[in-house]
Amino acid sequence: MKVQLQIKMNEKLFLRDPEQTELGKKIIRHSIQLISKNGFELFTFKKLAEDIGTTEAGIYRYFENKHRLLIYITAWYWGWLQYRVTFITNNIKDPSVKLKKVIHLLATTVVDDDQTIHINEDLLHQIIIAEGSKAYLTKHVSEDNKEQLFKPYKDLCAVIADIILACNTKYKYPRSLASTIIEMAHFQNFFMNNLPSLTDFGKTKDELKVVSFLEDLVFSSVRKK
Amino acid sequence: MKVQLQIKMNEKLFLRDPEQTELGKKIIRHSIQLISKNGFELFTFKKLAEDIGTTEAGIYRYFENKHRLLIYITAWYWGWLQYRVTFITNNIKDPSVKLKKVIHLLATTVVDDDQTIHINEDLLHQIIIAEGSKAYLTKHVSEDNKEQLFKPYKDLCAVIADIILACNTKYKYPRSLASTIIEMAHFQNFFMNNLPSLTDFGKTKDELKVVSFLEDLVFSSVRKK
DNA sequence: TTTAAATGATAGTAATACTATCTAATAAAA
DNA sequence: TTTTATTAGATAGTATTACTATCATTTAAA
Repeated sequence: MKVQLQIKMNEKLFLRDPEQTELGKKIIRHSIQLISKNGFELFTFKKLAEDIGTTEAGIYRYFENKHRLLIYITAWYWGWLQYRVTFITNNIKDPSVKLKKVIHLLATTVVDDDQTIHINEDLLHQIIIAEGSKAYLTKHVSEDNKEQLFKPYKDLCAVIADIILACNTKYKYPRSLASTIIEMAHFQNFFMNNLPSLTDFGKTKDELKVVSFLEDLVFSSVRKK
Repeated sequence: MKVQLQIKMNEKLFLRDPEQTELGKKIIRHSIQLISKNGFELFTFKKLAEDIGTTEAGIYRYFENKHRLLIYITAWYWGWLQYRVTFITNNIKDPSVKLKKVIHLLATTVVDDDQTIHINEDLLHQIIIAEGSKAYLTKHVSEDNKEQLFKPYKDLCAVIADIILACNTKYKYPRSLASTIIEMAHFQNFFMNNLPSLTDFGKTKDELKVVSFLEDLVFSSVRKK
């Protein structure tokens, strides 16, 4: 028996829920493929419609515009990651072991999750690395934020901040450190592969070195007496 | 007597050097104003031309497209910052004092520099915070990088990495820590002002708290025995 | 004073980012 | 089983964007 995982999404992210119909699921699946292939700038609803075999107007019934669709898939990713964090830290007592597992989860390649058939988490991970911050780096970030569009990201950040606090109740910047871990897990990966001289892992391109860097960074500050 | 500062730019960034003509300087000045006002997505050469009182075709004589223009102004910013880093750390012996000054410089509001009359560094700083990473978060980052378009960023990172190494020759991740400082100086500022729950400074919105966070983060790992 | 460089003015095109409308298919309700 | 609502397909159309091309005019250098 296979369990299907469904992530409850904020209804303001879409016009019609893509999880509820075949076309909706195709939109998500093909968006992920197209964005990871050509990048977000070259991605259009026209190309997506052609790729799926439907029409542009059909896509617009589900999403207001391509930026909302990007927010949707990033939000989905953060929601899924929070589920994975909860899962892999379950039954672990030691908060620093938890934190290590979280860093590893964030900074290494995602294994495709069989519980979500229409979403390729590995491609999605690549999208988050290269396009994720474009979801909030806009002039309308505050209005989007009021609509709770970034809640999954903020929730994940809060979960990680709690683990940090459990490691050291006196640590003063748990949230900022959490967002730093999340962002740097992705940026250092991007730099390593594309602008290697901004990192110390350009030669080997080994994800585990990003993990080591982050562990060193995080535990030096959290464990400092 | 006032000294004029000029930053030598990579010639591949433009079609015609904007520093050499009046129109060119207007393009830079008005781009900075328009991008900081409406954001990069809503910025077009048409609007820029109207703002300046010239034609769209006129802008295209200087820059291939708006993305190249963004790379140009970000590159200018990194070049200028490197000059400022060199300036403020001059004659200082203690590398950790140097590093503290660098963190402060990166994470606090820029004071407009009289030596560059046609560039408003404060607006430019705001642009770097919200749009800076879009310069390299593209599918053509590697080709752009081959043309050395990101050299000023990489040079600045190298300068900071050297200061870090001077603090502790055994520290293993000087470049990654340098790029983390640069990115987080900007991202934590953006989060503080727009997505405050991702930080610990949402209430006060005080830039100096970003400085404290970064100092704590950096010196815990660099000074660790 | 000739000549070259830079700018202005205008036109045009393909693609993007939508909106609107009408019809066909399909699935749930009566 | 027919009615009715929902979803999708097909087509058309518009304003804006992202350019390219051309030609005349102004400005500056030789």
